[in-house]
Amino acid sequence: MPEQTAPTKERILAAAGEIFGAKGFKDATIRTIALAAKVNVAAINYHFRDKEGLYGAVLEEVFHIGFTRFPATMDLEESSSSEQRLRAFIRAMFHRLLSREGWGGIAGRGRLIARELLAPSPAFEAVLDRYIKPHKDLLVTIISDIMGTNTNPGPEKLMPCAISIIGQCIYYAMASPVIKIIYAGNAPTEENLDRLTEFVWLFSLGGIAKIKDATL
Amino acid sequence: MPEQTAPTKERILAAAGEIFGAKGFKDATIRTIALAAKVNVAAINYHFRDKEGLYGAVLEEVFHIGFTRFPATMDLEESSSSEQRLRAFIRAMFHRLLSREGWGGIAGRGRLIARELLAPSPAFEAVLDRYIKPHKDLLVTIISDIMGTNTNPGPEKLMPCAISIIGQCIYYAMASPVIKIIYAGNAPTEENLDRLTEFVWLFSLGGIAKIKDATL
DNA sequence: AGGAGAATAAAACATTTGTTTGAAACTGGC
DNA sequence: GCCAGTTTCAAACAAATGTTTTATTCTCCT
Repeated sequence: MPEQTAPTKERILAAAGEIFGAKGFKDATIRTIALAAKVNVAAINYHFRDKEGLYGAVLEEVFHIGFTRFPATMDLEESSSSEQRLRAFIRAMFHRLLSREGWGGIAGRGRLIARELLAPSPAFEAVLDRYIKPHKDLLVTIISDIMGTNTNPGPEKLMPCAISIIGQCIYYAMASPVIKIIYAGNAPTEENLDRLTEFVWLFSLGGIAKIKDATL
Repeated sequence: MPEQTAPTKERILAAAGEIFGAKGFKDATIRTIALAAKVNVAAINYHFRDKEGLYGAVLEEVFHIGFTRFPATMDLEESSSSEQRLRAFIRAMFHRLLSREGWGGIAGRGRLIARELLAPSPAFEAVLDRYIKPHKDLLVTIISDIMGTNTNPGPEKLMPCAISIIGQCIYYAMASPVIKIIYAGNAPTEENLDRLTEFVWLFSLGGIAKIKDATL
């Protein structure tokens, strides 16, 4: 099957990603997706069995593309410090969430992830094991390195730090409709990507330092 | 209308809050809500005009109860420091999001807020002006005080700090289904409320201090 | 060229779901 | 006790939507 005008299966996948991301699983109708993909409704069931099958395929594709195109070690030298590795981690996260080439920007596929966090679908479990858990382990390692190997902090410090860092990134992307209203000046968009990275990075470094010395 | 066995209008409101929170606007059906409230389906249209009207009423009630029962100055002395005011702010936020008496806990109404941030409904605008914007202004004031009046930081430092702090709280509540899986030890629940508060508070104090001295 | 299998299209089907209708039951005042 | 207004209920309606069916077209191999 040599692709010429973009094979229908991929057209469906692309349109579905956009529409599922924008409207959620239930609000997205297969007729809307079929229309956007310029495809007959029956083609969706033919290629993906049913609506859930299509959703699962979209989810897998979204994570695969996001994590392969923007790995957490993006643009990183071999000899980088742990602080720099944290910045790269955050930057990759924002790229996946906000850039057009990543998960398709706020209005696009990026919001699929936020929706899944809020109410995981059956298809999410596989994605969790394959992509999210290893990603989280990497972040924990970075934080541990920043705190210092001699400190040897336990998970009761590392995990909340990881959650706080990821939380900031996800929240920026997820709440962007509201942030745009409240703080028009610096909305979380592709253009402000580097500024957001820099801020969350510094804020998190400060947080990590404070937690390192705290007794909890 | 002296209430004896809880008037139907309130029964509907209570059931709707629970079900809208758990399943979202589209997934929640009038029939499910009517069943849970032990009410005829037509009663919903009679009392609230239509499904959207019911949703708007729920949203207004949720925010009203949350912000009146857990004000951001909860348990605060008159002479409290700005750091302590930040802790109270965060604690109130977690109470609203996680406690049973607040927005109804994770499984309950609390998730309505996360859903609204992700995809604001028409009814959200009123709530934004009435509750969220003033709340944000308060947080910005607190952060400004923490940085020090002589510093006199501009919104380009204050607003991102506010977003990062709120983001952590919202993310903990919103992503709790996934956090529970990844980090079973310390899931964001009502029992861990104080521990979460303490952590986010310290982390944020560290972040604010770092941002204060940064040039951006 | 021909035919088997894959892909696409149009229409119909079965459910679900928000809403309306018209009648019955209830409430408070005279 | 009766009546106007309010509230509740069962049933029906109309629109939307995921899926299936059946027929047609396309593709590639021999």
